[in-house]
Amino acid sequence: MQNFKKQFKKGVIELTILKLLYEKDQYGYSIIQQISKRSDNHIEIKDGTLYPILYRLEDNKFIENYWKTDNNGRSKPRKYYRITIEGRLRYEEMLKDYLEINEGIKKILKS
Amino acid sequence: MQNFKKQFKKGVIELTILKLLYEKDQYGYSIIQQISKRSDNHIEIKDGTLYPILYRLEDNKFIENYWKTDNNGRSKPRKYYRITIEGRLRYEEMLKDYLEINEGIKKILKS
DNA sequence: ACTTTATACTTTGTATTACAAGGTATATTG
DNA sequence: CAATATACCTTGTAATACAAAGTATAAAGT
Repeated sequence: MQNFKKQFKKGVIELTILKLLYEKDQYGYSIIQQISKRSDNHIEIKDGTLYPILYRLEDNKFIENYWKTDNNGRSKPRKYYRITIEGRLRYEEMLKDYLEINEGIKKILKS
Repeated sequence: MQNFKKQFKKGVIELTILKLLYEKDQYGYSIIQQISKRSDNHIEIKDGTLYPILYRLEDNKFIENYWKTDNNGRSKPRKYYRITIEGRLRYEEMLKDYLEINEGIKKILKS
């Protein structure tokens, strides 16, 4: 029981991560900030949560990484992620499922 | 990874169960059918999933049960569940969280 | 009358996964 | 120069939908 939000977030996090990478390549920490910002702080992901998900997505060939040094003074490279073709298909699939289930929930919730 | 739908359903199932019991007292099997029917079969719950959730909700004092024999010929009584005051409050709370997070996801998903 | 399917409830074991909590190291801000 | 934010990583834990098994009655089909 405990935390409903925590449970509810399961599953949808992957969807949002793939969506952000669908838009453009990004490094992990940036994804956390983007999700937080774009959801008006309604969805917050901890870094200890995000990185394992990224590794999982990578194992499944949905994303792949490369190190890149930005040309803005920062010397340390950041680990960027890029979505693959399989990842795009996976995203479309998940989006379809999400919309379907959400439609179902909506119908139940409205008296 | 495996099944996205399965993961996504976590959390929202409790919400839908409380919603149905908010409307009227019901026995377990009826809840399964209601959820399936009202969501146009987009959300299907297995009985092995529902009953443990009902027991959990009961442990948390959100619902309570009573055996009742319907007066329609069926001799065997069915185990009905009734939502408590605490359950109603819990439902309102969960609904608020659900709507908030859903709003956040929507914002992320629309380019 | 008999067989099959649906109803109704229960329990045990398993896989999944967000998070807490710890770590390391660099960059930025006051 | 101290404090905070950024950026990445790892281990252990709690929570939970489901599969798969069971029991028993009711309804539907032939």
